[in-house]
Amino acid sequence: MSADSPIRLRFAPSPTGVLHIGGARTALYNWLAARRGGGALVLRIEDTDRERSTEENVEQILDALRWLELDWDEGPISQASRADRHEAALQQLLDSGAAYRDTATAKDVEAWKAEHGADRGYRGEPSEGSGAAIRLRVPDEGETVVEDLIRGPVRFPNRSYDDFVIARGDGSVLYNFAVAVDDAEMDITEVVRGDDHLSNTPKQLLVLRALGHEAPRYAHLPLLHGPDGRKLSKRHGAASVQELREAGYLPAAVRNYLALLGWGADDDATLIPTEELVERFRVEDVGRAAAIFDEKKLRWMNGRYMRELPIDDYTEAVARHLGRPADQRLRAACEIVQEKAQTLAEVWPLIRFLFEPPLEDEKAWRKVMKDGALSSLEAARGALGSTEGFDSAAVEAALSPLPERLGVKPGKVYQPVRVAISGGTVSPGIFESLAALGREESLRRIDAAIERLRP
RNA sequence: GCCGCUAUCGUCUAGGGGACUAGGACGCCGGAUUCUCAGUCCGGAAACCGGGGUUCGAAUCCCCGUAGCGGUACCA
Repeated sequence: MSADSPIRLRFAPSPTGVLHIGGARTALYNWLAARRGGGALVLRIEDTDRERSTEENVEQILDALRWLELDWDEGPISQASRADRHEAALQQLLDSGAAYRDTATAKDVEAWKAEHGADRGYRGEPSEGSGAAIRLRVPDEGETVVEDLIRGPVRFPNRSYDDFVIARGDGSVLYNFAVAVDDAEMDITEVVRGDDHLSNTPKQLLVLRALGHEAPRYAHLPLLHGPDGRKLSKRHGAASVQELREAGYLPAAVRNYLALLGWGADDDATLIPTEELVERFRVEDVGRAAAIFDEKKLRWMNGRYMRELPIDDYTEAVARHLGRPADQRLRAACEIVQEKAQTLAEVWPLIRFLFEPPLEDEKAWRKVMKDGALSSLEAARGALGSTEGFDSAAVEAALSPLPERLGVKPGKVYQPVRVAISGGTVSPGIFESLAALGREESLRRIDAAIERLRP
């Protein structure tokens, strides 16, 4: 492939589970590299493990990618559907003597190593028999060098690798073989994937060499870990894309955050919109050390993205997350809450009082409804009953003189009103909240509170 | 065990021999704003894994150690 050919990348998840944030980052990096280079992104489903691969997982993965707004140019292509191509390649290797049938079991291999030393890879002899697997011949001498875009050359001594199995006894092929064949035949020029594949790459290189194929360029990304420094799993909270979505994060914020996990802009920029990411991201600049997924920073970043959203988009996002219509009422609620929420999930608790009766929060009531609460509420009631209009400015004009008139701190007036209309001690700004609730309902709730407070 | 990768504030990172009194961001602490909670603004604490080299000079290069991680499957 000549130097100026367009690059071709692939994202190749295995549908043995849902898409984790590590996989999402790999997908993002591939996507960014493809978009930046004007190349193509192929989506390939690595489903050669028929036991663990499920159609449901495939759907989940596609769904997650769509939610992240990462599109692809070709595929999804099922690796299993290419079985005939794999078989042809297998036959080629068998014919050339680069691979051989071997009936040795895992125990046999173990025994062989016990005899030849732990630092030596298994070397077998052709043997026919039912259930014979197919192994690739690995040279005893020399080394296989992975020219990694991120790490530079990484050398692996050939003798430490087994003659590894490339096809099972039943003829089905194994991952390291299928990947090599597919990457080559799909003309993939750059393989960007997780670090866990670095040690597998020599095997793929060996397959490629035996087949007479040119190797793609490789970039192995450092892995993502959980807050405890260990491999990411369910224990670590929002570990899957699905969970991120349910937790109320915006796709754009997730892309921004994920991009910064292992890669940094040279000017230390933190908030980088996707379009800019496409311009600035380079696989070669990705760091080498594993990164820990820190949801706190994602939350902060998500808040920034949420606050910058135009109100209609904001309302739309909130509506989707809540499963409610994006109507005028919701929009009004969104207007008064936009500056406060960091995630979509935080929105509802702050605005629910506009859609439902006040919360029954005894603790809040006891804390606030004492001392001069009754007289504050009566004064507020009076002031709010006769305003000209009921927008937040009118409400503010009516309420703001009260503290001084009653000779109390502002909180002594506003908190009782807040508890009266929302039930709790936390809400959006009190003037905006009253305006959004409307005069009629506001007065009704304040009256109810006064009623309850009267001896 | 063997093969390999990695190592800067709690976290993400900048830095690639002198520009380092090691910078930024999140988080944390303090202050300001304020009707609550947030938000916003200002300030602060906080790191070069250890030991040897190389060099006039090392966070930066080399070696060893340690730790973490990955691979070592007829998983991907």
